Amino acid sequence: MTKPNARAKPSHRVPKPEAGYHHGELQEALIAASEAILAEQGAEGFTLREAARRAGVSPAAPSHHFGNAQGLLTEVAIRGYEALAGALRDAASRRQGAREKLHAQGMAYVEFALKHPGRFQMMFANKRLVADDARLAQASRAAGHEFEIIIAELVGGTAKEAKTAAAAAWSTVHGFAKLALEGKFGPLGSEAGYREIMTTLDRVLNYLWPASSARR
Amino acid sequence: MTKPNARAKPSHRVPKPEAGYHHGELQEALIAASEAILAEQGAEGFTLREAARRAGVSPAAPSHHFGNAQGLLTEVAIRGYEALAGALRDAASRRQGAREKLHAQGMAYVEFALKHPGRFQMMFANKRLVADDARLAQASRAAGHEFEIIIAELVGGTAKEAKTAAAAAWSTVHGFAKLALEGKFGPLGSEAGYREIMTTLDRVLNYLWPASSARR
DNA sequence: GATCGATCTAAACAGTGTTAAGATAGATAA
DNA sequence: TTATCTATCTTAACACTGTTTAGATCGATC
Repeated sequence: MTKPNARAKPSHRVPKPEAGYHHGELQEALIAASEAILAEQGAEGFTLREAARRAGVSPAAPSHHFGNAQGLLTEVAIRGYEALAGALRDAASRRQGAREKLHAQGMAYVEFALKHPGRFQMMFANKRLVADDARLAQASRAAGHEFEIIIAELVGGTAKEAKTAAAAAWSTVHGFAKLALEGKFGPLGSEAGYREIMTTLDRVLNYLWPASSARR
Repeated sequence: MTKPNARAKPSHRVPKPEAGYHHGELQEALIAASEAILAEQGAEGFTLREAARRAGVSPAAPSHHFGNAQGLLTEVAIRGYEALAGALRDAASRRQGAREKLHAQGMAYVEFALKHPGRFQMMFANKRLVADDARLAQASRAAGHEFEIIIAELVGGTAKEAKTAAAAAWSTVHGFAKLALEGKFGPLGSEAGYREIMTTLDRVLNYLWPASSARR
């Protein structure tokens, strides 16, 4: 306010009510803004400046809290992995029997990816994150662990076999999700398209992990 | 050369021998430059200006041939799909029996991804490509078709079952490749890491597509 | 040999992430 | 209270990016 010539634009310096100026809520505001951008524009649409804009601060402000854009996105990715782990745990808890639990987890994994494509893509965009961040690695492992718990129950064999089966399960649902997001299994926009893709996934999971009595 | 004050930097305006000035080889030079960048820096490291720089032209030159960066990358992706399809065909042709062929294709798919990570990631980065390009869609379908040929031979069932099995196979190897590239199956840098990952893949494929006599 | 169309350059524009230096405000201590 | 300190945020700049417009240049065609 020391400058005499006030700019015409009233956009800048608008301490949003919820953001609070100088009150330590900026981290949360930036994370929320980033998640909103990812939800609206996808992973490629994220920019640090836009996140700062939405939080009502200057482009340089985020650096004091997250170092750089990778730091902020790493925090977003960590929360994404936590949400994914929760969804997987939730899906398994609603079913009885290891095979049913695994099937439900697979569906939940792809459902998460399709409903939060921006966050999901960012979670696996290592080059945009602080790849060696300990908390990120931990969150990722925790999500993978949700698979391993059920797999161990299902396979019951050696540790090596369980590791192989877990890699197989994760690969399948991750690959399906990625290919679906790139439109390789049909259009995504409509609700009908979404349901058709989930039906295809259901068949894929039944094909690869048939009921114990079934054969192929 | 009309300007009197020549810049100190001799970098600009160097019509590379192979690029040829005004001789119609610029498309190829730009594609080659782009592939080199992808090989060196990965998909996130690509910039249109750097590709133009390597081809010895101004930043605006590519637009006359490819419209924009997406156009150039689309051309690169098409060639990538063609190379991938060739690798899959090649792998299958060296084996006898549908299961062996499918296994070899899976290995070849991941091998392609790990040896050309930049190209591979770009091939599946729809938002950086002209997503509705007919030739791109065709090239992608042709690569997927290599899987379907073997799957049809292996499954032998209805068309729907073959479609399901093909989606399953593609998802598995694609997911494995993506997760491996993000370091989820261990470090990638060394030759030892590469071999360990391929061994894991071998086990995964044997687990999901066991020899017809085996059970699990 | 002049015209013409394809090809490329120069220059500018609106963006981007990041950094350095300085202003500001809340907390702490006298 | 007043003064100092520290965290927080802004301003301004820098080197980039992709894209566009207008103009220069070259090879081929009439």
